[in-house]
Amino acid sequence: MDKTTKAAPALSPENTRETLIREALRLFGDKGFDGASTREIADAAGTNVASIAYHFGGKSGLHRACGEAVAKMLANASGQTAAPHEALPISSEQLRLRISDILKRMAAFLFSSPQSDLAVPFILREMAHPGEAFEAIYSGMMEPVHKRLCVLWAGATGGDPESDEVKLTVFSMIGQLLYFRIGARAVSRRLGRETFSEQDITAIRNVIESNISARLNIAAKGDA
Amino acid sequence: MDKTTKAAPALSPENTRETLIREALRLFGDKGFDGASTREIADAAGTNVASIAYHFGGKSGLHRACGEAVAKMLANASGQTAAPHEALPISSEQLRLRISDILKRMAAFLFSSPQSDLAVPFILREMAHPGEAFEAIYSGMMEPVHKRLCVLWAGATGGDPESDEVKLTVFSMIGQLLYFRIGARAVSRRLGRETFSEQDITAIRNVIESNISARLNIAAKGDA
DNA sequence: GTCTATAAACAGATAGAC
DNA sequence: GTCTATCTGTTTATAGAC
Repeated sequence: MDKTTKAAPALSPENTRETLIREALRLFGDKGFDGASTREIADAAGTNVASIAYHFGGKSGLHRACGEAVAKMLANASGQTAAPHEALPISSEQLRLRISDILKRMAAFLFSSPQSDLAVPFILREMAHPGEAFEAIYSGMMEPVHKRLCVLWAGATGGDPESDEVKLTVFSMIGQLLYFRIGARAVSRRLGRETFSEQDITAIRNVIESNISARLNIAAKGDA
Repeated sequence: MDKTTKAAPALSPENTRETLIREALRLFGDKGFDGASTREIADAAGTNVASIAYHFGGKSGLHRACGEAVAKMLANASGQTAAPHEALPISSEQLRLRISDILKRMAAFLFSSPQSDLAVPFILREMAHPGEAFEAIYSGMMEPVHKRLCVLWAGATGGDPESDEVKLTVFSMIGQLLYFRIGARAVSRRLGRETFSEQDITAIRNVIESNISARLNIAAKGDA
């Protein structure tokens, strides 16, 4: 029973760098930038404090590297949702399928991806206290995905893709999904569980699916 | 130009306690528990570090006191929404009005209450890293309000108030509201503004209102 | 009750052996 | 590249004057 858990010793020489990033992502996400000490991170990575300065120039350099790693993870996840040269589907029904498909993939990343367990807490802290990492995440990932959803949503409902109403409506759909991740402790507790089961995640997806579908029906009637 | 801004000097002797709590709430919310130093808090409150130990026994005692203060704020805000001996409205229309009324009050607290500027960031940090403060906030405020909304929702749609489906649907409605607060930086930036205007807040409320109404229509048709 | 001064532990950064 | 040892500043907590 050590007081510091050496979770993942860096076996290969060149892997020290990525092991440090992985453990830093975990500890920054868990305790925040100020809460996680460099000694703690180094111990968890199975190396020493000096290696942080050597590889990243210091603690803030390590944090920067974590931001870049997260941005890369997100780029991969969103790259699957946004084919570069895709043609916009024409029919309203196709647009609706496309929208719920994107949100399904987001849900899969948020709840079922092993990477997200590292990335999500880190991102959430960045959102609460935006720094340069937030910049990279926002403009690299959040805005492109949101913009794309706005185009699809406006196509399905007949509104203006860049209107505040469409932007906010799309945010409300993304928001309810993210909340289940952010407020997971409160939600799972209210359900009487310690953590989400696979069934819970399916139920969450169904609820969001219903919400989107309900809202699209109204919007299609109300607009244009 | 001091490096530490003495925001609120404690003039009255007994007010030192509450001034410390107020400034600690602000700094804990802004920088987190580890990020905010006791010297910084004491300076902001116009007093000295030793007074924190004297009044609260130490830094963690001050944090505990902040949690209690937030729970009290929330109890006041939710006390307005939940009259103790209220009779349940009978008609489905009345139930729906009651639901959107509660969410409107939550929105008012989240976006327009001067107290919420202190309380919300603190709560969000607690949600990300639940401790004993989260316990007080959850069982004192979150669960009662959620439970009450579930009863209203189930009444309006004909479902079981304690079913997972109703619980999750209600969370999705609360979640989209909270997200506009949590992700405010991302949202306002996407709207092209530095911060939310009064019009933005009205627009957000309208979007959520539409979502709730759309979902209630579907649920009423689909269930029972 | 409020303050100054200080103690003891801790942080991040760095020098230098290997 | 990796490590130990150490430097310098800051942290919380506390002792004691007033």
